[in-house]
Amino acid sequence: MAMSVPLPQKDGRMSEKNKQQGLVTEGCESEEFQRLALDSHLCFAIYKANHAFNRFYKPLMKELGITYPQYITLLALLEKDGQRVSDLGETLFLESNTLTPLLKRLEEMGLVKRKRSAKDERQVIISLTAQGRALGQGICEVQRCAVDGLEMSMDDVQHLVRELNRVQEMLVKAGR
Amino acid sequence: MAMSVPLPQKDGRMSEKNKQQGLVTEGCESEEFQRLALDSHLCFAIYKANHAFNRFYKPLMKELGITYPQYITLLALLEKDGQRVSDLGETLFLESNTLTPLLKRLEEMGLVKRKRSAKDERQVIISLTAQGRALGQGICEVQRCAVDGLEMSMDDVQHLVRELNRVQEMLVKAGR
DNA sequence: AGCGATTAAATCGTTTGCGATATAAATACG
DNA sequence: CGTATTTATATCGCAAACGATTTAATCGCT
Repeated sequence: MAMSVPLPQKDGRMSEKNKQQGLVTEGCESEEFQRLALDSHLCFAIYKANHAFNRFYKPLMKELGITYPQYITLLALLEKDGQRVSDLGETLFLESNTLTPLLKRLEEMGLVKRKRSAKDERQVIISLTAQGRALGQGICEVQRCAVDGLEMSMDDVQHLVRELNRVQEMLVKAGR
Repeated sequence: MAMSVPLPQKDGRMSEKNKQQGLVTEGCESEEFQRLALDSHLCFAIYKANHAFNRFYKPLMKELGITYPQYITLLALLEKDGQRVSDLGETLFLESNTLTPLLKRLEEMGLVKRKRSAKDERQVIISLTAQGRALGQGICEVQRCAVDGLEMSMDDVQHLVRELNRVQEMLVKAGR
């Protein structure tokens, strides 16, 4: 989600009431506040873009009978099949507490198989069924819609992806 | 408690089919696949960055005793107090089904008041309590941490925000 | 004024996300 | 060996997101 939220305001000024109520921390008119505000916008911009992807994909997902996280999970499996739950978790930044129920639903839908590894009975290997792989074709359709809708050059998209990954890595690094 | 026997624990041998199971969907080597892959990368990069912001803020939020969505809601109220539920929803891209329970929790914590409008009994006006406003002081601290962690120039951030907003707008436009 | 349509919030059911904990298998070590 | 520790997954409980529906108040139209 996001930080300081750019409210849809008619006039961008703070009301007198807000000012005297101390609703805004002192020193937020400073130059540093500009950076803080920008950060807020970045955070919120990412939240909004993610939300927009969610909403955009949802009706297309619905036709395929899956949800957005399920779609992301299938994408990860399309790239590399036969992963362990923890591998998927590393890719998707999720853990078994989230993935196990999700994968069980995908299994019930007949899209993936869940099977204990023979070498290490603790591990569960997730692999796509024929049906799950077939759904991948539909996913390519979905993506075609998305790409057409975006109307961005490949270079622009590539640059954007790099910047986002940079932000993500910095946040991970800073969070330790 | 037993693991609810989700999977056979003892006879689990990996089939040959599983071992050799292919990793890439057929027919995705084309030039078009490049674009499709990029799209999924963009979608995934936004997903990752959003997760990273979430994880980064969580420990800071915990010190304030609130969750991330609650924090954002308070931020929106700090910028403009006394909003209706639907105003908050417009800002945050949420609706009453999500906001009502969240606001009730904030009310129980003594951070906001919920009051039916006298003019229109359908509307509920949300306003910060003194305690809720006081919590706003800690919020600038949180933002400062975020900015320091990012280590990005204002120009880079600004450009990224513009690109993300562009993507968001295009997705909204394309989704109709 | 009367009544159907619209609007705002709340409620319900399902999925997701996550911290904390439990369970079972594998590993380390004494 | 056998037992303590670690590892992988699963379970539990709560918060959140959201589609669908409900309830109550207001609006619009005749």
